[in-house]
Amino acid sequence: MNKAPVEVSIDELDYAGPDQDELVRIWNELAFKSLLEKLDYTAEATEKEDLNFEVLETVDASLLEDGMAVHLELYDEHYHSCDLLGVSLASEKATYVIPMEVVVESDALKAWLEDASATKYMSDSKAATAAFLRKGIKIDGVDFDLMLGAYIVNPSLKYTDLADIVREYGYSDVSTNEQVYGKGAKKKVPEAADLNEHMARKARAIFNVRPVVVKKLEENEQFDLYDKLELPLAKVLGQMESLGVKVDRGQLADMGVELKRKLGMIEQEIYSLAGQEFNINSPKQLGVILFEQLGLPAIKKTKTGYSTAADVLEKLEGKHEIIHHILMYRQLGKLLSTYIEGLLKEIHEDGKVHTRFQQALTTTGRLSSTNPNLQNIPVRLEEGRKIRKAFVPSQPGWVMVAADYSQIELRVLAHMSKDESLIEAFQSDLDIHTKTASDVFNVSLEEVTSDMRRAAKAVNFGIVYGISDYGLSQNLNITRKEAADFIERYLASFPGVQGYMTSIVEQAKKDGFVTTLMNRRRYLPDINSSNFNLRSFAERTAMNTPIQGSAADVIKQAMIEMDIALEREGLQSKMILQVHDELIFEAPAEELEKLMELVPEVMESAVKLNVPLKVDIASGDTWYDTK
DNA sequence: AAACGCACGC
DNA sequence: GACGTACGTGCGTTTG
Repeated sequence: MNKAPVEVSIDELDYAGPDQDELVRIWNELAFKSLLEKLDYTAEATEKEDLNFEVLETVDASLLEDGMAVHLELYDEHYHSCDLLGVSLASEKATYVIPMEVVVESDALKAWLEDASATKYMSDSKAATAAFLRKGIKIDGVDFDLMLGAYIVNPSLKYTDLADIVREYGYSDVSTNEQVYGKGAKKKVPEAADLNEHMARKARAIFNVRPVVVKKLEENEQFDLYDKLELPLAKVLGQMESLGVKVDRGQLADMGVELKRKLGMIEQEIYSLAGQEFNINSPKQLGVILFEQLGLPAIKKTKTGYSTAADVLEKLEGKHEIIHHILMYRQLGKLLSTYIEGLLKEIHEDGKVHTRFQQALTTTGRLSSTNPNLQNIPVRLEEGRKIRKAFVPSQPGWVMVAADYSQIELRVLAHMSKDESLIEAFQSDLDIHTKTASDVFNVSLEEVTSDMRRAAKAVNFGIVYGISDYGLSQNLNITRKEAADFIERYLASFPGVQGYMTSIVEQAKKDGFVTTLMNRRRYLPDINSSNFNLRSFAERTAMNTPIQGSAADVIKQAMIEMDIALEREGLQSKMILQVHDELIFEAPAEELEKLMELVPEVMESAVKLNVPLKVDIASGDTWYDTK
């Protein structure tokens, strides 16, 4: 639900009634009531405007026009594996439903879908593209994507359902998937008449709402971001997902056996040290053992009991031998459950994993990755890093290539803040954390100690991710006061950054939103809140989102250009993954030399900043070896 | 089924 | 001083 857009600042009115937060609360209550009424209203289903549509048993090419809404109905969100239920079409004058068995038999429809010059309006075109591909249909000519458009207009709204998207634009003549299919164990495909109407209403909704979204994008000067970045990216991502990543099942299985053996031994050791058996995976039981039976000091609490999180346990490491074993058990258990067993479950019949990149989800503009998540494969600790040995090229004689942007967020910050010292540092290609330490601690580069560099790195981390002094104090295990002092010294050393931070917050307070390099927006409804926590959070978000979001803009641009460059150079090499600041490829060995030159060139020139972009690249037989 | 605690990435 | 911790996904446990 939207936060109340209280436009008038009550502070300025010397008003004795409820304060701004109270008004927000009242407004939200009213909005919630009206939402409940709306839900009741739609639950009656009969209240929707009648929609006439035709169910086609054959597809006559003459029905297929340019600028039609096209919708592929999928049974669930796992479009690399779920059932395809049918296609619906909508134009100014007509609405059609084409049952799936007709779709797969129709050459006319296939030809039209594959015709790049036949423009189509869709929603979540990436899902449709990938799913159609499973039926041998290479859809082209996607000219509009409702979901992406709506996401660019407001990335903070979480909608997984078309009905929720169009409702945001005042259109309520389409049911949610949950209303049509049910949920959980009761989920099922309804009878044909209901399914057909649902599909028909979706195509109609896309067609009718499109102009409203386009107008909003144009008003906000975001049409290019949508049309030249997100829409072409959807096609590139769809190709990457469909191609997938080859996984060495045997390698994972072997690691699993070894992990289980180690876990069994650690488990016995823990029971022995505890003097009893218990479920180590239960924080509740573990808490009782550690803080009641063994009498260790409980440093931190959660809302339900003792905290047994790693940062707490690490502080207890000297106090009892059991702690070390629990930390080890946690680390290896994570590897086994998530990265061995979890990953094995995701391998398709082709021996590959086909992640889905969520392109309309994060508030900053980053992608996310699910089923499996390939953006959080371990790398930091060696034991975990070995998981990457299981990610291999899909063909013999091919290799893996990984290219990552060096300090892209801080380079973006240098550009946006125009901070002279930061710009100079990147132009000289200095180690940025050492340079930061040198400025903050007022010593020469040579005099920077490893502790000084570590502290500076944490501060840079804080700047990039918008953490609070409290967050920094937790990171560095220092007091909040000391952390605040660090930040103050940082900002004094980089006055350009100081000025940027001040002005971006001012701007957010004035406009109610912040923007990135490519005009991606994030609204900050709490920026003027009288609640300290809400307001502080919004202020940090104001500082952080342009940095993280602009970095996302840059790599997205690079991906589009990389796709074009591979095609232009006639290479067989494929881009297969994106992990926020890095791109991963598989390549025939013969193309390696060419690729190692091409990739950094394309990535470094994707966007022109007032500091250079720098890319590190490496190749190897597995993902693990690209280091 | 949903909420929680925890842990992995950038 | 506030009281919590950038952005995500997924696992196992507990709770309802």
